[in-house]
Amino acid sequence: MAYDPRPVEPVIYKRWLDAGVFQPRPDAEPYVIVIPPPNVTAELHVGHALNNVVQDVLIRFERMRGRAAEWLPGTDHAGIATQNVIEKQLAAEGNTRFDLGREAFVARVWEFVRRTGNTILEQLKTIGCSCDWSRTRFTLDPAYSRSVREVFVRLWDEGLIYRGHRVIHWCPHCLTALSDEEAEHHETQGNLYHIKYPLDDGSGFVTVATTRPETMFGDIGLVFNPKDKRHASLKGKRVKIPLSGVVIPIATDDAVELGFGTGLLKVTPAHDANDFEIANRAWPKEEKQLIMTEDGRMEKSPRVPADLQGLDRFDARKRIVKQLEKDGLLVKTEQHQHAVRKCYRCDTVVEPRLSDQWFVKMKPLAEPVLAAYHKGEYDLVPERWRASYENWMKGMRDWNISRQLWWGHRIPVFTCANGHQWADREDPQACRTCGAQVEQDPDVLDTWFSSWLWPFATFGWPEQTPDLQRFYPGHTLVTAPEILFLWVSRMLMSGYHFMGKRPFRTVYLTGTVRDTQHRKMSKSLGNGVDPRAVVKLYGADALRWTLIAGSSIGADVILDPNDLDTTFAPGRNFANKLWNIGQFVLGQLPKQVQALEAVDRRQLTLADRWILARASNAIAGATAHLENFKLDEAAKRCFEFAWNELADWYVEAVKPRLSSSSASTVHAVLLYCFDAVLRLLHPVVPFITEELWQKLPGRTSEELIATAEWPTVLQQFMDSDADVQFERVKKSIELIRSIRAEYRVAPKTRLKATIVARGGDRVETFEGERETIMRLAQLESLSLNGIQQGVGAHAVFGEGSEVVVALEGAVDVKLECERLSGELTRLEKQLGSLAARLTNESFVSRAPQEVVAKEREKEKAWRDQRDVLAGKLKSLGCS
RNA sequence: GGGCGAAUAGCUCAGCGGUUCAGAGCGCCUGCCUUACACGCAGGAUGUCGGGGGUUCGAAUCCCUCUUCGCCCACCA
Repeated sequence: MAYDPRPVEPVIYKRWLDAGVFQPRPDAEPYVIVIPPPNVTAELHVGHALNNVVQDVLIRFERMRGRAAEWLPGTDHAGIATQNVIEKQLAAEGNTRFDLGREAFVARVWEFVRRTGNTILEQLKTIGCSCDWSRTRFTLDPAYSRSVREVFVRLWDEGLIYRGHRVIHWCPHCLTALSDEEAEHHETQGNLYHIKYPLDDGSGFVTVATTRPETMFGDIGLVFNPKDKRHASLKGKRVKIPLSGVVIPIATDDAVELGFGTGLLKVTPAHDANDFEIANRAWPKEEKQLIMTEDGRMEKSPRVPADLQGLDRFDARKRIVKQLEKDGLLVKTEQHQHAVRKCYRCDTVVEPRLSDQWFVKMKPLAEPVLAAYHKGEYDLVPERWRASYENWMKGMRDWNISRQLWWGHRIPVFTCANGHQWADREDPQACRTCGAQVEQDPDVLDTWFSSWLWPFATFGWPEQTPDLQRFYPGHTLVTAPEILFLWVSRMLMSGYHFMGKRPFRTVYLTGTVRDTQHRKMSKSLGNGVDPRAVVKLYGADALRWTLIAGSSIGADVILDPNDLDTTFAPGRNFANKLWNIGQFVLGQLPKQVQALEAVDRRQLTLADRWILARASNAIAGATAHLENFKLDEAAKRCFEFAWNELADWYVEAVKPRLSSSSASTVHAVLLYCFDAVLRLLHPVVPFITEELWQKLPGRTSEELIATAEWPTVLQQFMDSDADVQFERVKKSIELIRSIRAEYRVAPKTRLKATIVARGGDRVETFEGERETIMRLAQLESLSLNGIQQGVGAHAVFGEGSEVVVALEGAVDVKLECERLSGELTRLEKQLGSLAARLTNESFVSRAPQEVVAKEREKEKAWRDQRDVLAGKLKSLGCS
């Protein structure tokens, strides 16, 4: 019977909810993760799935270790993104937000958010996320909004917020300013136009190179580098802007690169941040005129030729180039690769625009955070992000926090008719200085100005709530590297600045989910894997397995959207295997099974001791790997234990004993091992482990694996001797199977075999497992230490102990001779290279002694083996 | 322009100084319905560990370099 997760998973999730296991234990040391709040408009995609499953693995692990596990969920109001969604809706109805007006528009967004804002949180439940839903937060909650306002006022009072008049990134589609981080670079193939500007004295032309000819009407002058001899004579001269005829001066500035273009730079101070700086140096008094409207059209300005006014900037560019060409003012057009900044929300090419915005001074916030990093107060995992993180923290510029939107936290700056201005925690009725009428700033705050407070605003700050005291600072932050700068670094800044403490100990940066061509999964490419579809097809556990076991720490996850079956088969297969191990074990166990501790240790066979040792090894390994964030290795070690050790060997070895008088010992061992591996696997595949664990003998219905204790290593079962000995048994069985397959011995044919343990070692190993070997190697009889003859296979086990497996009957002597001599040749060759190494003076003298000694031992063992082989060939009468 | 990462079996990836380190899963080949599992069992095949140098007694593993992909950062218009 195959396991079907579909009817199981929702029932299990509900059981967890009903039992309240996702809420932190009352009296325990906390372990806190705050979710990176997804946008209220978001639908679960596979990137979310990866990110949140990682968090769930960590939180479930710590919960089982007895910590008060707090995984705080919530959503982000996502100013631009959400506003865009509603504006798109309005557009479909033939309206704009301006038709509705601010209040009605905001009401409409709220209505949308109330209706669908929890979609993604509900979807997280289907993949098993064990968030503390009782503490779900939203960045526009009243309490959260108070935190945001408090932070703004404090920064204002500290003088860290100021009004800046400068060129910022402007999105002509979203109609708002953006921060540096929100305007993303995209390499673009563009053109570099070489344009003639006529000298106004009629003495000729100068040539200027630009990628954006449409900005030339905003030119305030031309500059060249003072060291540039080519243009020395131009200083103080004036040129006419083509098409408009406006006369502008020529000056010098060090910022001009000597090697680029013609060495002459047109300066457009209102539409280029760099030019703004140059203009401030060269012509500080000159007016800096905007020549484009907010939505990216050519301004109705006397500087802009009438036929271009109102044209979109890119259409204007085309028209201008055509006209210049016609007028003979276009010298040439070069292909030019350069980076264009685009709005991170709508992909529109951003227009640099001179405007007044609110800024936060970043240096005083960043410096302590960087210093704390150097002191090791928090870590980035994987560590390779160090360089770019440090670099960014050092070079960060002031943060533009005002957005010309309606959806978000309104900026609490008030200005009165007499010009008094301040930031206020409450909405004032009148100016607090002069009593005049006041007006609030119309803009809202950058979304990240609220999410940067997430680790403490969610717990009630600035109120000193019990939650805040208990759950701050948190422990692990799991997120995608894309928002390291946008979000993580700022949380660190706010955490240190307002709380005086780091917000978390470890920043775990996951990889990116990509398709087989290594392209990021995205809606527009249509190459996404829909986690909801995966859950429906294979179950949440299979999805989780592939995401966790499928890639190592911080590495990208490659999924094939065109072959879900192959992509998720490993998880599905493994779940099924676990299920069937469960079917078997549960079918065997009686209602009462004695505890492992109660078993007389003298009753334990080699196989028992071996599997218990492997269990301890798996517990130790999985625990250490989880502690080191190596989730894949933890998962794989458990997989090995469950499948390759418990199911493949122990269960098989033990089957005959289940109907014997020693069955109760086997029951105890089986139960212990199965129970342990279910617990170890629970963080990764929570549903099936819960389902099976509930059915174990002795479980009451109130007990849940989700809050069960994490297994600990049983020191008394760390048994390396059992490991070595059982490995020999395994090896001998594998050898016999191998021979059987090679000689095509029919499965039903029972062979006789002989095992010779040489050097007097450990015959009892095989004696004790005689039944097992016979059964698993399908033998009719097995003799130990018999005379070595007939045909067969042999092998040498570590430490010089040797086993010869001789198979009698059903094996062709001629074939065996060929096989043996082939083996002998191979062995001689290996021996040759080993001997060469051992006679190499530099190896013997320079390599560590243990290594040399080990090689010597090996040589001895191989020699013996060779002799045995030779003897065997002889005794068989091979030529 | 600066920085980072990746390149290992047909595919997705582990391994990151010591020949049992050349591995796993999926796929492939050959047998098997062996008292849980064909989403399975048993047995196999497959790789000059991207190219080229170097360090070392010894390199997939360290250094340099090249090639190809990817990412991050960036005020040469």
